[in-house]
Amino acid sequence: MKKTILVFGLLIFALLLLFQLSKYSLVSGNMDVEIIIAVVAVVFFIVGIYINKKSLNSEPFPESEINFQKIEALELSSREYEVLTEIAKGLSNKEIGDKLFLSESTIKTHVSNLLVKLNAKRRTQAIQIAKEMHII
Amino acid sequence: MKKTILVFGLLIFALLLLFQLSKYSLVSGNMDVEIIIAVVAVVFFIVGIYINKKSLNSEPFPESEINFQKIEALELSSREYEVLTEIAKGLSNKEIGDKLFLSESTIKTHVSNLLVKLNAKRRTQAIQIAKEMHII
DNA sequence: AACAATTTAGTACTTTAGTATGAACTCCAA
DNA sequence: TTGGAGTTCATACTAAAGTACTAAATTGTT
Repeated sequence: MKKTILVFGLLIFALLLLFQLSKYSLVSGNMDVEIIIAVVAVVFFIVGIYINKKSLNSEPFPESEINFQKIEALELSSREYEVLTEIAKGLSNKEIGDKLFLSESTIKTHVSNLLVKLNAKRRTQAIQIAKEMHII
Repeated sequence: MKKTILVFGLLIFALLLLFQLSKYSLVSGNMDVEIIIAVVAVVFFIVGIYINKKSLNSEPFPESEINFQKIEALELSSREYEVLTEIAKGLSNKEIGDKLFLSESTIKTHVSNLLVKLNAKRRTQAIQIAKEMHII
């Protein structure tokens, strides 16, 4: 919120600066020119914001991007990884089994194996490690 | 974010209107009108990018920002919240007890209470819910 | 001081998680 | 076609998690 106000201040300052500069470079008389300048300014300002937003929104993923190389390096099988993501959602072994149409025993096997591969003692620790490694 | 941009736009519009209404004369002296327009366009374009970058970089972490209001709304006590953060680190009840110099029984009590308050069935689900609510 | 909320801790119990091991099946590459 | 990796599932077990109480000490507030 404070930053928003700061940005506001900067914007106003910039506009006033432009306004001041205009005083010296322009002389009154032609109304059409003023309107044209105003329109151009607004349009380019909006275009500037729009383009910038596009370019920034296309890369706010470095943190949330999944590191597939890491998954391979850990030698996690596809099923193990699938189970890992369900664990991170807070599901129990029974619930994961129901969701993937597998028995709870199978899920336990996968969990045990992925805990070893992630070097985790518990599923909660596995979640933490997996998030740290950006694999979920 | 959208509101901020909208407000920005309105502010600019208002300022430009003020600009136009001003009594300052606007007849080009020796300078070419097109050059002025071009300069204005470039300046506003750059200002637009700059302002937008500022506003976006100032809060690219709305996810990692802790929502204290939410914690209060959930009526989580300080100890319960403390235990919750340790759970998210992947620690067992025993380990949390050792870390906070409390018995495992006490941790279990806190865990049970915070699970009810977070409406979670398991600690893993509590982690997921807490992250969704931005309280950890 | 009296009160409410918090924190602490216990017992006893049920449920879930995790380990160890064995076994059958599929699929793919040597 | 043989072997390895992956997937599936089971049994039997231990460990951890979670529930349901009870209760005492602590803390902050009126």
